[in-house]
Amino acid sequence: MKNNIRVQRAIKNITQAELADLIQVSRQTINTIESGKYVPSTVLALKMARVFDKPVEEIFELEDGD
Amino acid sequence: MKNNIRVQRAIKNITQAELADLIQVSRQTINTIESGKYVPSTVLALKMARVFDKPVEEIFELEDGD
DNA sequence: ACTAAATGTAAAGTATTTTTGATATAAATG
DNA sequence: CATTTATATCAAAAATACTTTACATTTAGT
Repeated sequence: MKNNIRVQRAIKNITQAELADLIQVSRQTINTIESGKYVPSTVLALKMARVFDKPVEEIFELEDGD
Repeated sequence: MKNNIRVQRAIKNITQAELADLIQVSRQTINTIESGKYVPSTVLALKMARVFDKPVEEIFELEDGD
């Protein structure tokens, strides 16, 4: 699973902390997801997609290992 | 989080066991997700979306509580 | 260079997801 | 009806997601 949350944040020009607030998780959760340390739940993925106004598939992408 | 996995399975005419095989999880995992007992990871959501050839948003939907 | 804001990281704990195995019920088919 | 196939459920363990607190590092602006 890779993601381009950093890019999407850049487009919207919001910080990790702001995104965390918007989807009601801790800042560290955003940070660790963003840096690929773990895969978020579908609820978080949908919330991010909603914030960024992009389909989930455009933010999260399956990789070979998955 | 609600989902319409059962409907999507019906459209493709596959069993829980077959879907489980296709996305490499146990049959129980499909069953419990399908019956709303828990929220799957984004990896599972993306895999299902791929199997059903539908965007994640069309299979999983956020609810008020989420 | 100094400062403040943003990001990275770590440890410890809680909560949730997923698996496995077993069993039960329901639905479909001969 | 009897048998097979599909779905539901349960309990316990393993794995993973998420929180909190706290501190270190990087980045950007002045």
